Amino acid sequence: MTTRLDLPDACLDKIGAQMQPEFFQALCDPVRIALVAHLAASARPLTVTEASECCGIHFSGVSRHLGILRRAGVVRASKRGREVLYQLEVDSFAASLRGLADALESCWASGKAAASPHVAD
Amino acid sequence: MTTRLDLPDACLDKIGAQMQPEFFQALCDPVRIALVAHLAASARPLTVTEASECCGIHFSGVSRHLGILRRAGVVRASKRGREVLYQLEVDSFAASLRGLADALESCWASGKAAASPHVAD
DNA sequence: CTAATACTTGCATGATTGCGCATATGTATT
DNA sequence: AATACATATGCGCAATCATGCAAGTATTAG
Repeated sequence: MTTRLDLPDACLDKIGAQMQPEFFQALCDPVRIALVAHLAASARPLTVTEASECCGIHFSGVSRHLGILRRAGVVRASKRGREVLYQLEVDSFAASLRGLADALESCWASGKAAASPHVAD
Repeated sequence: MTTRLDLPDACLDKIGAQMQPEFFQALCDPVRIALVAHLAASARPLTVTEASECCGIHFSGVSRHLGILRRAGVVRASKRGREVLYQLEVDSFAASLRGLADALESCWASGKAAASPHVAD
């Protein structure tokens, strides 16, 4: 913890590193949220076809959604024969969420401290 | 419609409670992410005009974005005269992020335990 | 009172996105 | 070899969204 004055720029960098638009954009669709929930609740990796059964849309769309989640680092894909197994990247996903929470609180705390070290007004 | 897998619904409920589409949809726009970052880095609540200066878009658009964030519970608005001060709901925001991380890991762990009583991770 | 400031919102438009279908690629089966 | 299966992707369409402008609301100043 730095006791000297922290400029907002440092906070912006810290938060910006945790708030990549690609990450949140991958989670802004209800179908993708449902997919993430199901992958998290599933004991085993799911194929595209299996994942499609719980979303109510065509499997081609599910394939796209899973691709978006994969490129965002939310899920991992592994081929098994002609199937593709998708599983949640739980560790990195949870770490990203907690890292953002930490960054937000850290910046918030430093901002408050800088605003009133010894209140003048 | 939603064919149920042999999974505990508790996990889906738990995750579903933490992954409200409204929450992530509020964060899927780069401008809103920048606003959140700026609000977090700011020591003080920001007016719409102040927030507009760091986003490169018209203040009417910023007003809309802040409204979306407010309705999603990410920021709080308070009137001061003819200005509206926006500040980040840091506590609930961070709690949501950590709550989701906990729910994901909890479901993941229970799924793993159900799948293989002899954990082989 | 009128005028100015700060913000919100209705509207039109351009851009993005999700969707299903058809097709392509790769794999397994016969 | 051919055929069936699982997934990915190009295409077109419809719906959603972000943006700027203009008009409206609310508060303050004169």
